[in-house]
Amino acid sequence: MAKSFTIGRLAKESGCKVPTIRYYEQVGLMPLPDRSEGNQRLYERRHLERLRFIRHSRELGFTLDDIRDLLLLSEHPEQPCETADDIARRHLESVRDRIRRLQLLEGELARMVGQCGQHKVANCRVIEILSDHGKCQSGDHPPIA
Amino acid sequence: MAKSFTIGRLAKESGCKVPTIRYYEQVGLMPLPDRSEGNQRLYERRHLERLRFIRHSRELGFTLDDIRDLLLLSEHPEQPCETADDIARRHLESVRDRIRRLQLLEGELARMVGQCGQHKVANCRVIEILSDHGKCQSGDHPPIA
DNA sequence: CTTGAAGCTCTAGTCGCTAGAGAGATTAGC
DNA sequence: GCTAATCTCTCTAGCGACTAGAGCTTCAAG
Repeated sequence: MAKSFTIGRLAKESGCKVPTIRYYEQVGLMPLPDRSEGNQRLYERRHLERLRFIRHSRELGFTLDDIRDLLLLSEHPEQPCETADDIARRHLESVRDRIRRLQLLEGELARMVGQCGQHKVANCRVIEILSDHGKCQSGDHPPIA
Repeated sequence: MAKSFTIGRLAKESGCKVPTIRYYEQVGLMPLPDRSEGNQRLYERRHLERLRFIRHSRELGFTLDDIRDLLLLSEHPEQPCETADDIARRHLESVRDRIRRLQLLEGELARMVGQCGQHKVANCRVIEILSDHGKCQSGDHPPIA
């Protein structure tokens, strides 16, 4: 029997918090582990590897749904990997899109902040621009999400 | 008595959706409007202006809490505008921070996607890199939020 | 007068956790 | 062996900013 460890240990080794691990179990990303006599979760090496995969994917901004798919793929090494590539490519595109929209925002905010040399709200550029969309340089933004 | 209009009209003029307007009312961003005999909300010009302020601020990524403060300020034009400026400046900084972190992500994702020339999951770079943090170029990222 | 659109309230769901209550399990030191 | 501190357990509720839907009433046009 391989040596097993508690959820606290798994948390430390993986960099996830304990409640997060339980949450991943709840939503089906982590399998139900064995339990000790006292009903505590007992994990093994493979759990740690899976959890690291999840964590690294999250750091890269993948959604839990994407990660579910990627994990499934990683369990079937003989299948073609187009799907994995597609998921990554789609995600890359959405990241680029977010960057573009945030840069538009940045420009507009920088103009607002830069222009406010007044001292009363009455003629504060920040408030003024927020009040009147016409005074802002760019067209409509979609929500930043 | 100024002419008033329904929530549907307000939605159209402001670009907000009807349920969103009701939500803003619920959380105290929009004041309780008068009601018609049949209990329908009746809005006036000032509501439209306020809602446009909110919407424009949301497009610029301000939180509802920030917007609450900005609205309060805009109602007191004689006060100094440092607070408004601070809010905008803080927000600008957080936008810049998000851009920086997304750009790190972008680089890493682009490398992943670019390198996957194989056809089986078994040697797919995407899966490989996700499995093993050591294979990824950059250090730890904070969560992207 | 009828029909269909628009309005109303209320509840619940989204995403990815996080926080807290109140209980039981385990471990370290004495 | 006992006690105290630390983990761990389950369960529920909350975050932000909405969105969706059920089941009802009101309104405007023909």
